[in-house]
Amino acid sequence: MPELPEVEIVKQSLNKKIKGKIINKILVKNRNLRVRVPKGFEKKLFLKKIIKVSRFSKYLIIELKDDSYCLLHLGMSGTVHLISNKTNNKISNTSFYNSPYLPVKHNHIFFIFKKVKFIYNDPRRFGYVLYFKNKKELNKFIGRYGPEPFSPDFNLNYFRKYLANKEKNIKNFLLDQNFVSGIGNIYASEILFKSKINPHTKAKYLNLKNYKDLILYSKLVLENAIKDGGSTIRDFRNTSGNIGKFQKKFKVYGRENKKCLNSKCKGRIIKKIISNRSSFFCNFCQK
DNA sequence: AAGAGGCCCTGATAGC
DNA sequence: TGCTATCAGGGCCTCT
Repeated sequence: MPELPEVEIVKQSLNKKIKGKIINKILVKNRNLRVRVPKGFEKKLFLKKIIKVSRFSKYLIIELKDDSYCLLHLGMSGTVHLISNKTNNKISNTSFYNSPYLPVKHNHIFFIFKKVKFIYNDPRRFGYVLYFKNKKELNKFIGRYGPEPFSPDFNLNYFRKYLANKEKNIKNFLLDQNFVSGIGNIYASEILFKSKINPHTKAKYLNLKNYKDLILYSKLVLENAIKDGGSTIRDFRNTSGNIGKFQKKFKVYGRENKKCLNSKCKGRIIKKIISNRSSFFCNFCQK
């Protein structure tokens, strides 16, 4: 589900609700996530105060008062729900999907506070939680990944160094978290459309203008998605409504056979599987 | 080293 | 109605 903008939206809403709260109890209903939740996980978080919730790439970072950190990755299908302890698990005040109900199945982890609980739900279990005992450990983990598009390190020099001579296509690089962090399958297509670059283009054939456009539009597309509350493309257990609006502004993603939205272009959007992921692009505009 | 492909998992939907 | 196949917003691992 979530790429950087969606995780950012979750972070913002979550931060308002659980900042400063003390974790009274952790319930792990299913340890069998992408990464197995270790036995000692609950103990490590017990009675810890949450300083704030931050984010790196697609990771939520729950910062705890003793300088330890709990990371949450939502995988493809993860959602978070914040519900009052009084509401009998029926009403969800905060979730990315603005779902009025807590899902019935796949509620794997409960972070329980005095008045509310924060629940991690993930049907496919591609998501996971990690615990780091201090900032050094956290930074070591984060350091394995490439810069976010917003980072000053995501610049022309970096592109030259990383992409020159590379055979792999650019779509693949945008999805490669070691190259750039936070972009997923939707925004990769959108960024390439804005940059007028065909997703098949081998990285080594990109020119200076391509680099500049990719740097610019990676930032812009993600920023605009955040402004619109992220994107919601599939509904969640038939519940209605969502807080994401950016899907209404997709230029290519999910627009197979529809007209290219560039004003003078007569092309239609093509859907093609590239490296096992669907890609959407205009053959006329994106050369 | 770099790149291609398989695989982890459940659920929704399309087609028969 | 109920089967099967296909496809999903991610990313790691293995093999060549």
